[in-house]
Amino acid sequence: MANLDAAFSALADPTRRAILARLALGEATVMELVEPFELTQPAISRHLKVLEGAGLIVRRAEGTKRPCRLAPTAVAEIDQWLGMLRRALETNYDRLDGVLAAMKPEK
Amino acid sequence: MANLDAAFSALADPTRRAILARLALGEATVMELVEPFELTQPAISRHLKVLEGAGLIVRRAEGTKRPCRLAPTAVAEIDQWLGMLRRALETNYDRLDGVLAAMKPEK
DNA sequence: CGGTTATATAACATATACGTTATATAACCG
DNA sequence: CGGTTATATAACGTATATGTTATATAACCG
Repeated sequence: MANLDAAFSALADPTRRAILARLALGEATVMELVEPFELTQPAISRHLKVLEGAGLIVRRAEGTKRPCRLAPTAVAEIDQWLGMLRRALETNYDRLDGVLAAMKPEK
Repeated sequence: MANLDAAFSALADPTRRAILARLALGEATVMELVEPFELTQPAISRHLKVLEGAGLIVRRAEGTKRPCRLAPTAVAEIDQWLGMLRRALETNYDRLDGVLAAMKPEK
């Protein structure tokens, strides 16, 4: 799962998560994404490249503009991997419940 | 959500994801976690420190040993944040469906 | 107590990440 | 065509991550 590296790594940066949150509201161009941040345009462009590389966003060409929007695949992959942890946590929790239930009568 | 930085950052490393996958099977000591990897014990100890700092694992003391197990909180936080993306993707997908549905009759 | 085992920390090298400014590319518009 | 706008890339500095080896701490065991 080499792609999980890129996806989680992309999500580790707060600016990139903010960009994704903005894109959750709908498509946006690079300059529209630059505006709310106190960062330069090249910085945002590189963040977008990282997000695109991680499969978290897709882009199209529209004249000079390159609008970005959310891509579904990476989120699905992440969910799938986290599912493993979720299931394990549920299992362990059940086990703990079992232990507690077994202890109760003795007290 | 400063903690998401740490959580996603921790998950970005394949060794740490492998450690979590191992812990999904149940508690393990540091040396038990060192064994399957081609890494030194200090390297694993530091990965564990990162995972603990991110709230992904918890540890107890048992004599000389310090067994690790999965912690639930960080996964829940991650799920919550990803939920925002999931909902947005569903919404955008619906919107696309709507567009396609509106186009079909015209063809 | 003294040696062994389990784990953590320090010190260090190297690679990667993230920001900046300067510049390139490429479409648009008068 | 020439200027403006939108975006990408290059070059660079600095911080952080990841690994290593060497060493510290601390519990256990004979």
